Parts: sequence; C-alpha cells; structure tokens
Amino acid sequence: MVRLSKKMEYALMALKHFALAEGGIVTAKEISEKHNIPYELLAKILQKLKKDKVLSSIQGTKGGYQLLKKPDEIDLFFLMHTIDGDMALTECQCSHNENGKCTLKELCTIKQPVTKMQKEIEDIFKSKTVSDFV
Amino acid sequence: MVRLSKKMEYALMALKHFALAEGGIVTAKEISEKHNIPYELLAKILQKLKKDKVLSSIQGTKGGYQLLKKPDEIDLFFLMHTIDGDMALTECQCSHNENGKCTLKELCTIKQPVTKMQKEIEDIFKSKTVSDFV
DNA sequence: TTAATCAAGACTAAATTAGTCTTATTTGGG
DNA sequence: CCCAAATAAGACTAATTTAGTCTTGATTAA
Repeated sequence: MVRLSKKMEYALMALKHFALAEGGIVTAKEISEKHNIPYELLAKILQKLKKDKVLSSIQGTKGGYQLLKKPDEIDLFFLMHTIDGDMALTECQCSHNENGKCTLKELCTIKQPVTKMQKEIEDIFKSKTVSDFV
Repeated sequence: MVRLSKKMEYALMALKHFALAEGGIVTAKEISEKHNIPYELLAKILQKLKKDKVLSSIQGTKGGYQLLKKPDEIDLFFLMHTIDGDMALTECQCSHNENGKCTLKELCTIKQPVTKMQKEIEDIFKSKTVSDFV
C-alpha cells in the first residue's frame, strides 16, 4: 500500500495554514483546533519542522511558530524526510539497508527496475511544494 | 512512508519467475525455495493472482500454476489492487471512504492537490508492467 | 492408496503508525 | 515574583497494518 502518513497530511495542512498566515506567528493550539489535529502530535511535527529550518519558534506567552522558508521552497521529498524519515519503495532501497541488511540479498531479482521506479516517484515528490497545496 | 508491500515484492519476483519459465507449469514450492519466500504467504499471493486471471492453476500431483496473461499485459496498478487492495495516497481518496468515513471531512484542506498527485503516481504504476521486471 | 499439489480461512506475531502522558523550560504580563 | 500560555522532548500506550503460520480439506498422477 502506497500512502501518505497522517503526519504528512497534518504537516501539509499546517504548512498551508502558515502560508495563508503570510509570515505571522501561529500557535500549535490554533492549528490543532482549526483543523482537528491532535495537539501533541501536531506539536511534535512542528518541532521537527523547526529542527529542519522550515519553521522558527518563539517560546513563552505570545510565542508560536513562523515560516522560515517560502512555501515554494518546501518540496514534498524534503518534507517526507523531515516527517517520516527514509522514503524507499522497497526495503533494499533505503539507506540503512545498503550494507546488506536486506534479507533478500542477491536473491532479490527485481532490484534494478524498482530503483528506476523509485526515482520516478521521488521526482514527483520533488516536483511538488507546499505552494501547490495552498 | 511510501513503500511497496512485501507481498508486492513477492508477487513481482514470482511473476518474473513465471515469465522466465515461458508458459511452463511452476509450483509454489519451487518459487518459494528459489527466492526464499515464505511458502504459505506465496501460496496465498498465487491464489489471488489466479482469482484475478493472471495465473491459471492445475491441481493434484504434477500440478502448479501457469501464466494466463502476457508479462506486458500485467501492469503494477492492476497488481496492487489484486495483491494489496485499494491504493490511495490518503485515506479520503480511497473508494471505501467516498461516503464520508474520512474523519477530516470538509476540514481537510489539501484534498484536491493530493488527488492530482495521486493520479500522477497511479500513472507511474500503470506504465510499468511485469515485463519491465524480467 | 499415497504423496504432491492447490484452496481457503483462521490465527498469531511483528512492525509501523498514531496518539497520549508527563515533565520540563521559556517568557510576557499582572 | 508568580502565573498562564506557549514551546521542547522523550517515554509510553494504543491502534492499525503487514507479515507470517497453522490447520484442514480437495484434487489428481502414479
């Protein structure tokens, strides 16, 4: 099954919200309530986005988050890495398995064409940015 | 995370095996042993492929499976449906949720662009056939 | 009759994903 | 100074999905 994680959906919804706020400060609570996203979960997503320099944060009362990058500078491939970690179509393609952890090893007879397909799907994700979702 | 299921990998490996057997009868056991695929799991995959007219089966001793379709007639989109069921990038895109089961409902603000992206990814799957994996 | 095979469904286990809880820390304002 | 509202971070639990196993039965060539 090929599917965006809930986290990715939430991240996109949140980033759309930030984009529409046009640089203003927005709190996790505001986004959580407006879009019906579990607060704690959203908070962690925003923290990840901060860690990867997509957002900046302001602590304390009157605090919140702000967009650091422009919506059209945030592509979905980057976002997937930030939110979900490695994106790979099959186990043997992802980076932490390059050194022979894939149980199929040389027995796996479909690796090459899968790699090609992987590339094509990655390109789709790279070609989409948050601005496409606003 | 976007990833092919193990079942899809196994199905592709098995179908490649059938393709190379050029119409000959192949048993589940043979494929299972040669490619290190759990027998019972593979057996169920082959049964699904039979149900969707990709393979035909012959029961009894000397039995086995045979390709019914040509490798280039079996595209990965069809295969995903056969093996994994619905393929949808987000919950609200998949057919069994059309009637309002998606918890985000109208609150979901990213539906349209996701639908477009979904279409592009589906097109990639439709453009690949088993013959690309042989 | 027996052994090898497909057929089918129930069951269990493992892995992943989603969501919650708890305990800080920061900071503006009364 | 203290409180309330906010971010920060990690442990924990729950739910879902995926992978794999077990069992029982039917078919058929030798």
